[in-house]
Amino acid sequence: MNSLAGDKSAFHEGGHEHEACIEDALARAEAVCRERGVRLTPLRRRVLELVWGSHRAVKAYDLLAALGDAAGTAKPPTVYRALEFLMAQSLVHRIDSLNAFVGCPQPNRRHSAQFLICGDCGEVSEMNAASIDRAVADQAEISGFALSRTIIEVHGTCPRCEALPQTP
Amino acid sequence: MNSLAGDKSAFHEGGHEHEACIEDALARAEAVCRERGVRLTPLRRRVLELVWGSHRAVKAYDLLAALGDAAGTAKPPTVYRALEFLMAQSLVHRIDSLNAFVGCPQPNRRHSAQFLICGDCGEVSEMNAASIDRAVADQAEISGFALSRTIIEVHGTCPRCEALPQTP
DNA sequence: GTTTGCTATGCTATAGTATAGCTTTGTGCC
DNA sequence: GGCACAAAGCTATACTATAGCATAGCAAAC
Repeated sequence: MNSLAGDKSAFHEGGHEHEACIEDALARAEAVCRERGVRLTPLRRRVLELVWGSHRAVKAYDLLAALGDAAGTAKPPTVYRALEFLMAQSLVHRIDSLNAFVGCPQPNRRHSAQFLICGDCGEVSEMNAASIDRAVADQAEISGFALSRTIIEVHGTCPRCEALPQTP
Repeated sequence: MNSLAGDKSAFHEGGHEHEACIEDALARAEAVCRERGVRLTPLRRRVLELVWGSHRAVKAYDLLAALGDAAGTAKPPTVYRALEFLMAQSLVHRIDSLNAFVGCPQPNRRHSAQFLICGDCGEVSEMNAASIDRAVADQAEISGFALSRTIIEVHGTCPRCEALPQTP
């Protein structure tokens, strides 16, 4: 359904060099995998590359179709396993409210992040706001709740789309 | 898969009178629907009652099965439409990270909430922490992002389960 | 050099989640 | 009664995800 073609709208301005962006992401991935002694196999690398094809969240079955274009059609477990590996390495994040996946721009440290999701262009922007983490941690503590994983997904309109005249 | 039988663990202490809890929720629902001029039909009421069967998040297909027990087996659209209505009235919330639904304890005002989800007992507790809302709103504003809906789901262990010896 | 063990991938099948589109029923109003 | 609309039923199908088992490739142990 969703095309995997990159588009350059929103958050990332018109001048955004997306090819370089993908290459950077792949280079960072190679580096962290080498560092951690885990294998970024050709398949995993290819999936990561497809995820980074745009700054939007990508659906598993769209990845599957894109993989199929090249090799003989892949099956669901193939892409889910690759995604599982990439998530374990914090190279991609899952956006639960979209059932979709997005590349992580800073896989160096394992982190919990917050996502801004534009409903118009679909672009997803990752934040790492300590103030939000702190507010959540404080509230959890008040409730005596020991937190392990926090999901924060903010839907709305990105500045670029907001500035546009009207969805024409 | 999940049983819909109520259990009284965590967040709500042992003495929690769950029957009364359900009745209260239904009474509040009747009230807000009357107020808003929308119809809480028998089916919708029944689904809401089932959702309130426990303080855990309930899966759509478990609701479906539970409905089937009584009437001739219901079909998916039946329960999804009821849930859609109940969500529109803020009588239930969807927990995206679980693909499941939980009753809202205060449907009076339309609100964005935060959820504490215990991985041990499954109980879901709704918070309405202004401090978290504010932290998110501040960060969104910094990014120039116009927010419309914020999803906050915190996974961890509730105080009651945390106090237990060890999952035996 | 073969055996063993491990990791990754392939493959089939199936479970689980959700919606489209059309028909029928029910309710309130004229 | 007849109309208009909302709700529920029904069939089919789309979309998302995992279980379970088979195979391939590589590396260390023998």
